Amino acid sequence: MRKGELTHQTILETAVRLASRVGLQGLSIGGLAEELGLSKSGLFAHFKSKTELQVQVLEAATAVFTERVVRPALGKARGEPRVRALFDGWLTWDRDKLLEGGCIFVAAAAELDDAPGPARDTLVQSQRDWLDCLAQAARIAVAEGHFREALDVEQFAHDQYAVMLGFHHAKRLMRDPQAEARARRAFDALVAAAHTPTS
Amino acid sequence: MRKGELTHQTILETAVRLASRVGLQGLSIGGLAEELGLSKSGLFAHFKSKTELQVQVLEAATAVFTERVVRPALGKARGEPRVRALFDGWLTWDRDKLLEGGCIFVAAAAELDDAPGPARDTLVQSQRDWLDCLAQAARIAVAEGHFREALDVEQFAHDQYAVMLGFHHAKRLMRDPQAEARARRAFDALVAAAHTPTS
DNA sequence: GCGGAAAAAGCACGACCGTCCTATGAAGTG
DNA sequence: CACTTCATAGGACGGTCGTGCTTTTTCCGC
Repeated sequence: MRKGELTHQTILETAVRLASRVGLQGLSIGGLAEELGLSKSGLFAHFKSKTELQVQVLEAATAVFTERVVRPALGKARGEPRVRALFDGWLTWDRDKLLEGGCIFVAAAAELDDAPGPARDTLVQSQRDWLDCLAQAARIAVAEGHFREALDVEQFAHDQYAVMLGFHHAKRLMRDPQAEARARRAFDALVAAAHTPTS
Repeated sequence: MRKGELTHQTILETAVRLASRVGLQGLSIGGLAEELGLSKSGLFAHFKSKTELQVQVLEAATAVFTERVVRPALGKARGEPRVRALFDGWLTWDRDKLLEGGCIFVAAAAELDDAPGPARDTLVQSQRDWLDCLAQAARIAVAEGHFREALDVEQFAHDQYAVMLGFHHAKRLMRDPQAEARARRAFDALVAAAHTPTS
């Protein structure tokens, strides 16, 4: 029971990378098998269905995201530094070679937003956790006195997410070389507004 | 040459609606034909290829968007009222029955961001025009004295777009009932920041 | 090294895909 | 009304899709 789990892991790694390029729907069993040098049926045996593959791909991507973005930020000082670290980590994540096709969650969000099922449920849960994480970081920043008392931390998390979506759009679709600079400016404005009491 | 163009138009209408649900890739010739009660080959004859269909769907959607969002806003007073009208029209657009599957441009952006070709080119041009339209409205608001002199109008357009992307994400994927309220609050903050000189 | 278990391959299935070719029907023109 | 042009239907093609069988190969504990 060791060799199996190893290839299982390898499959998911490649699948995440491939899905970032072609999407969760576009990720085909046959194509994935060929990329790995496996037979279609041999690969299929690891997942009972394509839906299960999609779910596991999303879970694997979430795990990588947590490892690469969330965990490093938790090492930073509580409050605004950590909020900024989360944002910086996010920008880095989008630059990762693992995701040549752009953030897999953004792609999946567009594909699954009207497709009820286990894959959608998994994605929504993952996104909810991430938004909660962002809100919690902002909440701590309020407690530390970095952000104003009355700040709506859920709104802050929502706005922060919107900035990232704008960044992704500008960079990946529009190929705007200023995408990152624009995103940083937008985020700085958000943080500045969180400082001043009731702007 | 009359009957043909009529059905051509009918096909595109249905195609836009269908594509908003299943995406541009998911839009299949056979499925579209069945929805319309046409034969697959009869429908295919109107477009030389699937790519051409996708391009025309995007063009048709752009035309509708211009008609429903841009044109009404041009009837509003120059400056901030028009900027706000564009935003309001945008929110309304997303509520339109024509787009039960969510804004077709958002879906297409995720699908095409790594798929070079005529469809991508058409989408990028459409988005560029729209961003230019938003920036121009902001520029007028500066000229009218509503927004501060030094405002970076391209950044403003970019940020406005980001707010809409955040709205779409919150509403369609997360099913957040507060999505619209959040979007309005974010946009108001953007406008407020455009008022004050160098925040 | 052997034998049982796990992993991968081979193969076939029905369904749907985009595309093309050909025939038939209807629309428009003289 | 005849004739041409155009719009649609029918059918077939090579492919790929997800998914099940059965067989073969590989791994691992004794």
